Amino acid sequence: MTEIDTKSATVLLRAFAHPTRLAILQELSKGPKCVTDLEDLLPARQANLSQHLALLRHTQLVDFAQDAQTRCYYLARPKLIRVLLEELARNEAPASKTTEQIKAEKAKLEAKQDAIPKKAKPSAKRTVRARA
Amino acid sequence: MTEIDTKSATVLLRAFAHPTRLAILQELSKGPKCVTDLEDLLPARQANLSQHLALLRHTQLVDFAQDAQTRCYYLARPKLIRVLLEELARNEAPASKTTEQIKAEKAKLEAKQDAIPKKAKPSAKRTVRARA
DNA sequence: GGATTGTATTCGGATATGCGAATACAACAA
DNA sequence: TTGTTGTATTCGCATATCCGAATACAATCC
Repeated sequence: MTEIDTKSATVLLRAFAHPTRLAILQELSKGPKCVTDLEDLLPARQANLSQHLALLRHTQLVDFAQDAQTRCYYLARPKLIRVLLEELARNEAPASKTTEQIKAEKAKLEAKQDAIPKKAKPSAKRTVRARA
Repeated sequence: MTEIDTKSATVLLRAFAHPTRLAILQELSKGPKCVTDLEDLLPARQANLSQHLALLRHTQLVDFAQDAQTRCYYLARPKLIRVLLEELARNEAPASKTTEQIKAEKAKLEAKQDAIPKKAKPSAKRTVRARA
């Protein structure tokens, strides 16, 4: 479980996290399209689509190839995008665990880390906490 | 490639798309933790963590089990979350295609859909487009 | 009882995002 | 040259998100 750079991962995720952009990526996952193709397929205006495409370009999720007057957009990171889309499509059902299960898991984890000492806490400075 | 509901997928993705929340999910992927555990691990204050956890609960990405005074948070959709984190960790390099490649792909796709007629466009009403 | 601990919620202001309207611009057509 | 087509960009405002400060609240301790 390699640690990821949450800051830069967030930039990518924010790009995904919009209905129109997600729909664009979904369409592009079927094949390259130009802006006017997308205009026909999605409920959004040209200027708006160009804005979203600009964002997707800046995050390097898509790129385009110029074909005379038109720009054909395509997925620049097809695997990443397809895996995410598939996982979203799968839509795993939320599962709940009992308190007992969690206690057991926690105990097991703490046992594993016995050697490592906890870093000393600076004894909880809670801001003010005075009442009127 | 099942079509996803972009609207609801976006709700999930927005929950992921924040550095602190992503870090929380990463920590929880290692095992259940309570809020104070997270306070020690992440550069964020308790109130703020609780706010993010509330959001993650509402999107059903996490849930908690009450253990006396403390709440042990855990991943409610571990597979979804781990797949996303792994894919982000992999960090696929952006690839660019030549105009020729794209033309070929497009041609192949259009050939496949020959039978299906295009829906008639209402001949491009562009807003005003007058100049001073 | 009061104090402490673990956690959640509310409020308010700063900042960011989303989108339409307008416009820019380049290639091409007539 | 003027018009048209395909696309991008800028501006401004409406809305959403973020976070700290303050506070709420329940359980436990003394």
